[in-house]
Amino acid sequence: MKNSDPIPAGARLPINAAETQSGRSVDATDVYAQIYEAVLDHRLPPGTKLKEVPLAELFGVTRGSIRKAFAQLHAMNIIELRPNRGAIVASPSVAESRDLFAARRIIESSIVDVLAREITKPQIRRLRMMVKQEDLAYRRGEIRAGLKFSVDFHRVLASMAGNSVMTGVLEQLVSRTPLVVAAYRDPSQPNNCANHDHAELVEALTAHDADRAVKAMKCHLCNLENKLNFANDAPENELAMIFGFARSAVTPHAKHP
Amino acid sequence: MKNSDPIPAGARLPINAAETQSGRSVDATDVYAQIYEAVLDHRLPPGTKLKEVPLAELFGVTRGSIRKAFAQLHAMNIIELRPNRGAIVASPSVAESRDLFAARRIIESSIVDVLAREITKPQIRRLRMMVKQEDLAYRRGEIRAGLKFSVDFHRVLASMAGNSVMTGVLEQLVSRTPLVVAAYRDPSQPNNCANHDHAELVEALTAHDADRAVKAMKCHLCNLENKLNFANDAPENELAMIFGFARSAVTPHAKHP
DNA sequence: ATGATTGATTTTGTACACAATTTACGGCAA
DNA sequence: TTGCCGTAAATTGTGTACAAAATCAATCAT
Repeated sequence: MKNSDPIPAGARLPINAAETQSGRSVDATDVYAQIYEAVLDHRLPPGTKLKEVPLAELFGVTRGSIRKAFAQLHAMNIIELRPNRGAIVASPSVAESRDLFAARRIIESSIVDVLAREITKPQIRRLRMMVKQEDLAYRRGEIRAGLKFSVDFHRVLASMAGNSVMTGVLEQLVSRTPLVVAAYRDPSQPNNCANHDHAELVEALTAHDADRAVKAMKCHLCNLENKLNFANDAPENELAMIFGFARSAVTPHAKHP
Repeated sequence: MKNSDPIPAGARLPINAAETQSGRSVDATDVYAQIYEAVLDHRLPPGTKLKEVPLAELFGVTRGSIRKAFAQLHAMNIIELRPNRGAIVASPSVAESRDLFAARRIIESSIVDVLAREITKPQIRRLRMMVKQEDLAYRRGEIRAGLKFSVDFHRVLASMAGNSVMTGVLEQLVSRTPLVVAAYRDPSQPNNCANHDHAELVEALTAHDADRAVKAMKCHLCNLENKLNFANDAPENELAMIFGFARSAVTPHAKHP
């Protein structure tokens, strides 16, 4: 077979190997969560086409469940839904990516601002532990695990601030960040996620120094953004954008041998 | 029980009277938009049960399209999806409502903060016009139209700040606010939406006075929140909450001892 | 009269079939 | 080769039928 797909969903290991025959029943909610997680830790890079039938078979559910999950992922800006042409993992534009970081700076600054004033000792212990785990994962070379800890650190930070709506908002922004990183990663940069930034932030929080914490957060996010290469990456997305076809059907592979 | 049929969706005038026979073809995207708008301007109050078949007939589409719209509305926190029990318009808890206003204060403050510095004369003209339209609507007693202008004012403000991600985030928060207002409105208060606040805000923006604009926005949102009655409203929500059936979809409480 | 239980009805969940559209492939001509 | 159709395959969109679950109503027992 030619199987000319970007990431042949049936062959590789995109989602999870445990489903139909393992007995674990998987429902529509799980489908959403699994695809969500897969996008978050770079197992499904931007531009990947998500076909309904292969996914349905993979998860052992019907196409209807897949479509439901698609609708939700689309509402979260995780995937793009093109009429009659299927779903692909979203590839954020440069402008959108910069806006995303700017938004995170604003929101997460306010989060650590309030948190610095009311953080408790158990919370500090928890954050310390997370930083340690993250550091360990990166030292061991477990990029994917490190990335997950890194993301979770921001999530936990948000939930500690005690505003459920803000937590939800941040969840959305955080979930889109890995897409940006995947699309514009600079291969020359190391991919450890500036773990020291997290440590410094925890220090500031421990000292109940709101200004320092806010500054640390802003620096951290700027560091992340500056590590990216918005110029010559995003392979043919670039081309697509140049010619006005904002990120559409784009396969991450070269098309002709 | 009283919550059995709050607003029989087929009988009353919940959405729009023009569809099947009027020739206007309605597709799944429109369904989402129509329900969205209906919730926004209080035609569909919190707790309203949304049945698939009546809606499908009303819009002249299949149940599949309704379900797709439901999935998206759920992702936006507009409706609640209970397994095997259908969809209802979300009724935010008191805590969630307060969190919502707090989040809006943070986000909209930052929006007017940047906007005050870079707002252009055409933009100012547009805002002035919107305030005028809103005022006119309220003076004429067209509550629904006024409410729409009121909401649009905040949306336009966000879009003028030029950050697409931030605009999207605010859209979500703004769309949930009418739910809160509908659930906790104080009947003794007048329902004009403090239109003067908007005028004052535009003045501050015109003067490029960021601090004053931020203050105006915060005051405006506090005024809105203070007009609500979180004590004895939310009819049967009260009961549900008393007995521990918090009906909000997901609201991890953040009170850590 | 209150409360529980059973059965009928309504409503949602799921599977499947078919139509519409897009994409891929191969031949043909310039 | 390169470009352009025409046909075939694949993929998504949609409608329908049926199964599972919950709600409602009425009856019956206490």
